[in-house]
Amino acid sequence: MGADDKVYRLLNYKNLLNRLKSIGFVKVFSDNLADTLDISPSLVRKDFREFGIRGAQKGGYTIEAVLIKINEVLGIDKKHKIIIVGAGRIGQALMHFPGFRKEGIIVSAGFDTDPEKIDGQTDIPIFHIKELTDYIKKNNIKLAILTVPENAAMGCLDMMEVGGVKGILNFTSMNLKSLKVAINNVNIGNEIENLIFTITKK
Amino acid sequence: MGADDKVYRLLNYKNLLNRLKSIGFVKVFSDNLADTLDISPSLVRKDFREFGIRGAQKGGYTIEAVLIKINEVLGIDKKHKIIIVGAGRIGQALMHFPGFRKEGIIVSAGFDTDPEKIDGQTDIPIFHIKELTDYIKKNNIKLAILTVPENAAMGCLDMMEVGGVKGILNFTSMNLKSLKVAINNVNIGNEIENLIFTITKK
DNA sequence: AAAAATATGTTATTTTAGTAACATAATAAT
DNA sequence: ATTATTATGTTACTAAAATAACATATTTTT
Ligand SMILES: NC(=O)c1ccc[n+]([C@@H]2O[C@H](COP(=O)([O-])OP(=O)(O)OC[C@H]3O[C@@H](n4cnc5c(N)ncnc54)[C@H](O)[C@@H]3O)[C@@H](O)[C@H]2O)c1
Ligand SMILES: NC(=O)c1ccc[n+]([C@@H]2O[C@H](COP(=O)([O-])OP(=O)(O)OC[C@H]3O[C@@H](n4cnc5c(N)ncnc54)[C@H](O)[C@@H]3O)[C@@H](O)[C@H]2O)c1
Repeated sequence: MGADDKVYRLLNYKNLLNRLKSIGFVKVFSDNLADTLDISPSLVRKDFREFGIRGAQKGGYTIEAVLIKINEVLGIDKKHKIIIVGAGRIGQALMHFPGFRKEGIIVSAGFDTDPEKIDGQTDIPIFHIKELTDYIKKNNIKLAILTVPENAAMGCLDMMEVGGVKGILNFTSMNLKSLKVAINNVNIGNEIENLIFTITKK
Repeated sequence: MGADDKVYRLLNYKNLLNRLKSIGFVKVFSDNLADTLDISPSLVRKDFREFGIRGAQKGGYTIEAVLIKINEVLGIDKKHKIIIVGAGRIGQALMHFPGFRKEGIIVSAGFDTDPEKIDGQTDIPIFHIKELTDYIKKNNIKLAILTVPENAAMGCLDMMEVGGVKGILNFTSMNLKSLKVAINNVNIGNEIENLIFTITKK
């Protein structure tokens, strides 16, 4: 998890700083961030230094400046199009999740095999899966969410690789691997089982 | 993430072994597991030893025996009831997710404020949120999935604490903390942003 | 203006996680 | 039967991540 851990930590900083900002805070100290995130203040400072975020020797860090820098480092200062492959229950839940838009993530289309689900007229159009590769190429799509049944996962991965997708958030329990595409697995069953372990063994 | 990492690794072993078993495999070597999970064989052996899983000096590990032991260690050899607080888009997607049942996770009820959603007659009943604490106590519920809007998250957490819930899988972007309850956050926005970082910076 | 206080920036230390190495035991080959 | 092979079990080592410590710069106080 090495380098990834640091990214998640930056995202935690970002989310917390956004919250503090919305309350009206302007500056923040490494101690504040460390306390709420359960890490040491020196780690906060080390992280910030690594990304060229500098504070004042006494006055702490300016929230706005840190946020700008973190967004720049994470690459989320720009808009990013994403497609959803499999417009079933979670697929559609994600499709209309308002939380994405305010982070600059734009769901541009969905794909499915079921003719009942296909509809090019809706705000977010749902196309037939056979148009997937073409759509990716034509619209220069780099990101996808995969929410098809497990047995369809590999086939969809192939099509996305051909189209030129670079990152996939995989919700199927199929543990996909690829040399061409970065795959991030979200396994909700695992999360619950991890919780079961915690409450029974700790 | 210390001890947690090991649990996720055990879950990876479990999922992979189940898959191998379904293909007809009976035995497996630490090298096989290591290769597909991108870890070293010695780590596999170390993990297994730590949990009292023993193999044969030459013949590797018996899949069935390892699975039984892992399930025992994880506490998922028993059935676990879980409730879903917030029967909206993701709440309902999760409610009817067939993947849970085969892992022994039983969704026993949902809760919501919207009168339109409340219905005690469906296979999985949806009750009004005011019945939450009572329901948890009467049915000895220890696990919950939280899928309410962000601004309702804290209030629901309080009720669940009072009821006696011990573990919560939190889908809201509110970063909840509690001394009484183990909380596992699933932040889908973060997962996508992590992916954006990966494809732009690596 | 000088002294005290305080939070950063940075280095040193500790802790933890993961890998490599190898001796041991079991199996297979001759 | 004896030898060679092979994969485990375990210890030693390496790498990396996080913390602790402290010197430095800035601000506040007197
Ligand atoms: N629902 C959940 O809460 C949940 C939770 C965790 C994981 N998952 C996983 O997410 C995936 C989807 O789950 P769901 O509950 O939304 O299922 P679903 O059946 O509601 O949706 C799957 C959709 O994929 C479509 N589809 C089937 N084959 C396809 C193909 N080859 N190409 C494109 N589309 C295709 C179907 O028509 C359907 O609309 C599954 O792999 C499931 O294991 C679901
Ligand atoms: N939809 C997604 O794909 C998605 C993805 C990531 C995170 N989330 C998060 O999950 C949560 C739910 O998202 P959603 O898309 O399902 O929203 P939604 O609006 O569809 O569902 C929320 C449900 O909670 C109910 N509710 C409101 N106040 C309540 C209360 N006090 N007690 C009980 N129920 C209450 C509403 O009636 C509604 O049915 C949000 O916090 C959202 O940020 C959603």
